[in-house]
Amino acid sequence: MGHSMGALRTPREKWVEEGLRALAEGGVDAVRVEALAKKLGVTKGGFYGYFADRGALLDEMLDAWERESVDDVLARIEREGGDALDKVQLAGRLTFSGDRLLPIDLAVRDWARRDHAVAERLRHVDNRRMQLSRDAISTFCDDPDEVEARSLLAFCAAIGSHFLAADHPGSTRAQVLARAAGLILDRPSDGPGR
Amino acid sequence: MGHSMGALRTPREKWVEEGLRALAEGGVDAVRVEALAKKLGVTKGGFYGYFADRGALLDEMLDAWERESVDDVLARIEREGGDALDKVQLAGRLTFSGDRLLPIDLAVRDWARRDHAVAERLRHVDNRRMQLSRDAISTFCDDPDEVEARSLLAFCAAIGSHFLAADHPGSTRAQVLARAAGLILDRPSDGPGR
DNA sequence: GAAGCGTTATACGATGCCGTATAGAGCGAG
DNA sequence: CTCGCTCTATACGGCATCGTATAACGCTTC
Repeated sequence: MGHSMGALRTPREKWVEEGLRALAEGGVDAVRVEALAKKLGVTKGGFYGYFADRGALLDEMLDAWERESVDDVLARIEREGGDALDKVQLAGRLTFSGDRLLPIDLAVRDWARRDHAVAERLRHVDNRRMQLSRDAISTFCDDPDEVEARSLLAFCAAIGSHFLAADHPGSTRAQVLARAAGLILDRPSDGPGR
Repeated sequence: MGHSMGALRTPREKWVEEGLRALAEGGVDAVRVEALAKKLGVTKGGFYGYFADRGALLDEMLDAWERESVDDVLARIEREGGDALDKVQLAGRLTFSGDRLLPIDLAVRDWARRDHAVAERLRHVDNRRMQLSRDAISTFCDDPDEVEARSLLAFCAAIGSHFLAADHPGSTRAQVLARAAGLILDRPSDGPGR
């Protein structure tokens, strides 16, 4: 009956985890089997027992990324509750703060520009996230086109600010972003009357 | 007296140009000396007559990129004249439309996340561009903090939209962006009082 | 047409990486 | 203790790339 219980010294997850670290630091091209092995303190010997080839690792890395940065985040948001605005703010904090998920996300975005399959996965992920933004902004804005525009702006600010290098004389990036968030989330002058 | 007039069959600029093409298509890691030579229809023989090593080519590629995407653009804007809003719009069109400069720009941004020297150059470039945005928005907005916030939003939208994969049911990305531009550039309800 | 110069092709050693093969070491099960 | 499974180290052939060396080739000049 008991058919398992191997040693599992460097399990599958370790390779995926180290792969994601390499992806975050140096992009897809930095995900090299032998380099990961060296970081893990082993040789690549066992790698090909888990994965058919490097491509299989990349696939699993994307699986793990999607699970962790969308499924897990959405599940937690559902658990915590709150209104739509609380939810999107928590999602943003969980996804785009912290040193783990953000660099992976940015690396995946660059990766997606050159790999169609990755682009499709990113599209799926971004669509799910974008819906949170729409839900939140819909709570105070009735025009669907304006909801879409503000959602896009919010998303572009969240992502784009990490690709921008400009300085802000007299203030920090965080301060400017906070002010920008105010502009996007402020009640627009629409609706009947007013 | 004439000391020059060599054959110049594959001049320096060709290498830089092909390097930028490779950068745009595949990122820095795709800029390989032998691959460029193959694309140029020669072998790498002559490359090391122009450049000390691959790093020297990368430096010159950045020089060419900055010259073409900032110096040239700003010079042309000065020539064409117009008010601040015309200028920033023209700059945006010249830099972020067309198939040449945009992919290079995006690739440089990803490159900058991993190379400090590149990040410094990008910072310089973005600061110069950002000033155009500030000038334009200052024409209708008095609060300096709000000017900064709107400028950042505009810039984030211009860059970030190319890193986003989300769909917009019922409209195109261009339509949503146009609406977003309207929000950013619309006269804000500021000024004394209120 | 011969010389000179820049460009080119070819070959080389070194390195890094892929994927495979094979044998050894460690740990649980019996 | 021995067996068996899993992970491990090592070695291999192959490929791509780097940077170097060297000789041939073509234009330009004289």
